[in-house]
Amino acid sequence: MMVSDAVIRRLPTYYRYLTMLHNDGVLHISSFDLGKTMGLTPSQVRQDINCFGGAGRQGFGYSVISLKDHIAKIMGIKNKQNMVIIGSGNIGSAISGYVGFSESGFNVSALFDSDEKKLDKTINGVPVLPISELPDFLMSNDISIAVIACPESVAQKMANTVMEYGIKGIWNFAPIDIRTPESVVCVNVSLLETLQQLSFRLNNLKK
Amino acid sequence: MMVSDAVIRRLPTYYRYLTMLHNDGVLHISSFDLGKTMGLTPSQVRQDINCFGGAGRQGFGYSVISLKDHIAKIMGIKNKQNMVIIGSGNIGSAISGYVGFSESGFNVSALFDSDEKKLDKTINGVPVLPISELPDFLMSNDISIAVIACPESVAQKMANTVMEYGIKGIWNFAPIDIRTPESVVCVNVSLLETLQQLSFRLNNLKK
DNA sequence: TAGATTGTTAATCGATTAACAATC
DNA sequence: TAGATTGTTAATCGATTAACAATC
Repeated sequence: MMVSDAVIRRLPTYYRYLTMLHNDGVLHISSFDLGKTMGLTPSQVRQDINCFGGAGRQGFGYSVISLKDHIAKIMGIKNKQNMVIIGSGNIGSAISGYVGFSESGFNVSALFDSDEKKLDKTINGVPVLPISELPDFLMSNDISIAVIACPESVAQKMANTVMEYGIKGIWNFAPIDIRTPESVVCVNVSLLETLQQLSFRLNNLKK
Repeated sequence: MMVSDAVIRRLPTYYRYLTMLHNDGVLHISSFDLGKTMGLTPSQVRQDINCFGGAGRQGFGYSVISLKDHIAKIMGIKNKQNMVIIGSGNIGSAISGYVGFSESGFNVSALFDSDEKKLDKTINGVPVLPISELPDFLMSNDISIAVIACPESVAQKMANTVMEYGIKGIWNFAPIDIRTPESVVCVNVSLLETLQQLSFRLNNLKK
């Protein structure tokens, strides 16, 4: 049961649509209808669901609630996950206040910054701590994810530090590809690159 | 010369690495070395470059500067592109201050908000205007991209408005899939979904 | 039972990799 | 010229789609 990258990318989208359906009071749905809503073929929906271990009932479809719960379980968003954010600039601040996270079980425990002017305050209710306290904080708190929102020049260094203290999940917003060993998961979110993709498509629309 | 989605996604990454190489004074590079740096096979590098119209020289490799310039040109990031941001909350504010954009030719002209308390000030030097002025602003300024950074509940409505006033590029940060006609390009950036992908990988690391 | 829809196998399609002739 | 490396065609691999038997 190997889940391919393509399916992992769709997994949160399934979860989002199933949550919507659940909130709308829909009890069960066929691969045909779910595919139509999400812009996928029924075949792909069934292949995806089977591959990540979901199950339906012939002649009936999929139970919205149990499929949703199954996805939540395999994504590990039932149990609360604590994060730290390295860098309290624009991006770090924005993420600390992103409302959607808490609903999905994510919690921001602290922001860290090397700029003394930014310390001793809170941003969106999250304390801003000096970077020197990061190791101690990681050792004495149950943190599973580190968000890299610091300048590019120190991003890999910061990633190395958090990995040294046992962090296995890195969510990187700095515009470089953070290098991690196999045993650490890193998702690079390159905002500029998505904008440049948009720009390319826009530029090649007419042709 | 149809550029596939897979290639479009890699295009900004090529640009980023070529810029780095250029800054490091590298004049030319082989598909072998470029692939090694970026984690791609030499074959893929050559296929990609050929497909978007780049060219090298047998026995020699690719000129870093001309490949970089070619990509900049097809991505349309030589000419300045003006953006407006709908929503001056956490995400909208962060984007208005993202340093990397201006270097790539992007410029934020204004933020728009429906909350009167947020008006009549600037965020990162960008004026915050009432949403009622959006149509006039779009008509009297040369804006090519709208950033949707408002609550989910009004995101599609805001997208419809900007499309009505001629915007062809939408960069969406609201956690819904914005629907656009073929003639409008939309890139949905789902922050929560990338975090959930990370969470899935983290949760399935040991198994 | 009959109808609907899954689970799964087979076919197709597209993207990546390999191979090699062309040529700088 | 000889060596290196592209451009491009062919082979492989993986993901998507189609088909259909299983079964609720």
